[in-house]
Amino acid sequence: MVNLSGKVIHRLTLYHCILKYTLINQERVSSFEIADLLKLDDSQVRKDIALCDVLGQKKQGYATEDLKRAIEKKLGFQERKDVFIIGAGHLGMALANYTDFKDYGIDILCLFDNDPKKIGQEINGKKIFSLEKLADLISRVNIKNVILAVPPDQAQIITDRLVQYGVQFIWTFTPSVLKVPQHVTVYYENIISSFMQMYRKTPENITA
Amino acid sequence: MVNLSGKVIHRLTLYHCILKYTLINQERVSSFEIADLLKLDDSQVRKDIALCDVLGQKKQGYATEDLKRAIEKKLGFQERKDVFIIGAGHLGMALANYTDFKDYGIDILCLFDNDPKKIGQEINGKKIFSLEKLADLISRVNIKNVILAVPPDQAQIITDRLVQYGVQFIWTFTPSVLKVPQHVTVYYENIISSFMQMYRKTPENITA
DNA sequence: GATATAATGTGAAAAAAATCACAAAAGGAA
DNA sequence: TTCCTTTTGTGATTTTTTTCACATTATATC
Repeated sequence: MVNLSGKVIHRLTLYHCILKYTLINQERVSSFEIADLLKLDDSQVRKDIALCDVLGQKKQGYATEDLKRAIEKKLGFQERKDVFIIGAGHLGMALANYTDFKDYGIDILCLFDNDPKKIGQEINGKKIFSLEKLADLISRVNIKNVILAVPPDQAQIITDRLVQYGVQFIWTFTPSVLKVPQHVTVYYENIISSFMQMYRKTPENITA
Repeated sequence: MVNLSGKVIHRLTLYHCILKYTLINQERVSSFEIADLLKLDDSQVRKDIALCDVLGQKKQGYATEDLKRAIEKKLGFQERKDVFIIGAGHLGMALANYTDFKDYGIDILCLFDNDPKKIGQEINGKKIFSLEKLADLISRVNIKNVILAVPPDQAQIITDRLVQYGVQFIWTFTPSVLKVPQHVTVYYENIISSFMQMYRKTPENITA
């Protein structure tokens, strides 16, 4: 299996969204149709689709159901992916409440926080545990991926513990940059960076 | 001013986070130090920094304060950016509560929702208005950028209205793909895509 | 003062991503 | 049947991004 770049994964996910939400009940779809919706080059759409080992038909495009399933297979939506959320603040809560995760095989097992008022509560059927329980639960469930949604001043301390407990992938929504050993990977979901990528494209900012 | 690619914006934002949270009270910083924290190539860090018109000193690196300010200037953190949030569900609320936005010049003015229970409430000092008020407020405040955080089945209908009222940039957290005319740009903040970009890099998925 | 070292800044090269261009096939129309 | 149109699949080309390599310089050490 060839590794897909982040950009390809992003585009394939959007193609899947088109098939799931926009073109429901449509039998076939052409690369031009998808390219048009996403303002992409049509040959790029075809090359991305080719990576999923789907063949289209000349003059007919692709069968939507086949294409949808092929993307799901390629991106691994059926495989079950267990994740913990560290931090039950606004963002941790919003993520725990995101019901679509299950459609993609993502299973948020529980949350962790050190606020006594929150510990013991349930969000969308997911229990909030004390951070004390972290070591035990990570090793028992053999968790490798966590979502980090804690304030920046706590992020490094918690990260050090996560690394110690064997976590290998940290998807962080916290703005601070984390020091981790070589074998651990951090993905920065930086909301400011995303905003700026959008904002800097507005006309008044394209002063060439 | 040369246009920055999304990747450069993302890296510069992370450099800024390092200066803001990790290396506070440190006078100087080298490209190696930043590269090490983010697992990047050091020459890439220097090239990114060069885009901000900052000069370092041989054997001394860059002055942290100067570099921080230069990134802020390049990315436009001081400029005021007014934004509306459409949808006051979990995610819209989490975004409205994100206090750091103001450090980057991002001003969430208010939220919109059609749930009567929510209308009139305040989140973090921002009022929730009825969607009825959308047309009026967009034109009065001359809003060009909105954050869309509504359920997928409402996204297109609301988008059509936004386009009609003159919005040009839509940053959507909704998974559905939006049909918009050529002059309107949609940025897809797709949480599943981000998750998959992380997850597909885990060892068991790099079966080459 | 000479030498070693740790940095920058940047051309050149390599790698990756996007776009172009077009042959080939399939279906519809004349 | 023949011709026209639509659409795929993919090599070739171009553009963008990343990495490499190294001359240069400031500081510290001997």
